[in-house]
This record gives sequence, structure tokens and C-alpha cells, in this order.
Amino acid sequence: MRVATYNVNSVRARVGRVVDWLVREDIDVAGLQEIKCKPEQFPFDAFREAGYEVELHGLSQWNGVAFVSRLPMEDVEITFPSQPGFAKGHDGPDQPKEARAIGVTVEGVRLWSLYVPNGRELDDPHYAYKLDWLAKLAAETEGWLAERPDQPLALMGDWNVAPLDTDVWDLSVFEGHTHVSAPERAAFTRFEEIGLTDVVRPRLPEGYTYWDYKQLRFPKNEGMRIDFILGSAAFADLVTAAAIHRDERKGDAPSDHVPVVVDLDLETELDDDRPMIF
DNA sequence: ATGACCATGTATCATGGA
Repeated sequence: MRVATYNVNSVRARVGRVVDWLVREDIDVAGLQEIKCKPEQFPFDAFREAGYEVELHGLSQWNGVAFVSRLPMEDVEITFPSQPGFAKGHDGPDQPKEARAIGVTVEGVRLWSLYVPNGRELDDPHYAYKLDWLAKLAAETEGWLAERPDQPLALMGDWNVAPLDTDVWDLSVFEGHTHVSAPERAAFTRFEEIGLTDVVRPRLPEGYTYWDYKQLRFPKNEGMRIDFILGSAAFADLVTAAAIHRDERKGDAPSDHVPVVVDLDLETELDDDRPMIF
């Protein structure tokens, strides 16, 4: 089973090339972020004609997450239970929850498509929201892992955090701004502390997943690595290959992010004598 | 060529993105 995560930066603006990519790359299930539309605006037909069913959570022109899959999707869940809300100029507990998380189960594998809040600037309320959002998600994930330790689980999406200095082209450009701050990196590392691992980086140590549209960032390869697939131990055991589809940043009307893809082997029976590879 | 932001709606600017 081939699984992908892709921040498409508007599914309506890119439906043709996204569907072409799904078919050409033989993707079975993809978590999308920043679909930027409500359900009544989603281009269902283009995906269905290519053999993909759609589950989505979209509330407005901002954010929005989805799964497209040619395998059956079960147990669809929009937002995670403890997900914090946010609304500009509002404080307190009654803030609406944004469309930033959707979960589905495919072939027994639990998958979440996540669009982590950007944070904007270190002194912006959105930054505190981002840290809270990640902390609540980590606590939620601890519960899921405790409930179902043997179920393969992956959290994938646009994490809006560059965990390593080498995940941005020039750290000095980001100092004092979001994505590289110590609290954001600690919030990201928390997921590894509770037992998830980045299943892509061991196979692909190099490579960005995002390049700003501005200032020739892509031709100059001035990018960021902020899109990740974090898997439980049971998920990591299934992964046989990983890829970052850098070429999707080329051509007409690309997203500013590119897809991150993993192959899972759901056939092999694991046994206790299996040698450790990593 | 991979080339000097892009997408959306409130629309001829404001907002968000990272």
C-alpha cells in the first residue's frame, strides 16, 4: 500500500495535477492539507473518475484537510477530541476548532492528515495556539498508543516545524521567527518521546518539502523540511520505502509543498526472530 | 529551464501562508 501526505495549497486550484500525480505515482491513499474549501466546493468528480473516494473536513477558505483513497476508508474522525480552538481576537474556551485534522483507517492502518497551525510570529497568539495544539495532539496520541499498541498508526502532514537546523536553507533567516524555535522543536520531539518515529528521514536524510513562491526559492533550492510522516512502532515495521516527490514543485501552478510518500508491506507476517534493521 | 508569490473572498484590497 502506497501512502502519501501532500499540502496542496488549494485543491480547486490544482485538482488536475493532483489527480494526475495520484494516478501516475500509483498512490493508494493520500492525506491532503490546505484544501481551502468547504465540502460543497470540493472537486469530487475528478477524484472519483480516477478511482478515489474522498473524506474531508473543510469549514472555510482557510485550512481544510482530506483523505483521498482507492481503498475503503473506515472510522472517519474530524478533529481530534482535545483539539484546541482558535479565532482571531477571541480568548477563552469557546473558540471554534479549525479544520486541521482528519483521521481514517485503511487496511487496518490508522492515518491522520494534519495541518499544524503556522504560529505566525513568536509574540502572536497563534504561536501559543500552535504549541498548545501540538501538546494536545501528543497527549491524545499517547492515549491512542495505550489503547491500541499493536495497531499501525501514522500522523502525517504539514507540521510547520523544522526540527533540525539543516531543515532550513539558512538558519539565520529564521532566528527570532517561527518553525525553528526551541519550544516548537520540543513540541515536535515530544512525539518521538512517546514512541513515534519519522519513517522517512532514515531513508532520505536530505531534502526539503517546501519552497516559498517568492524570491526564486525553488530554483535556488532555498527550502524547508516541514512535512513529515511519524509512525508508531507497528507502522514503522511495515515501511519498505520512502520518497519526497520534489518534481511536483516544477511545472505549471504547483503547490509550494511537495508530496511525501511511503510504501507499506501489509503482506509479510512479522515474527519474533525477524532481524532488526534499524 | 525549476525563474523573481499565490489563493481566496469580503474583491480592485485584506488576509494568511512560513
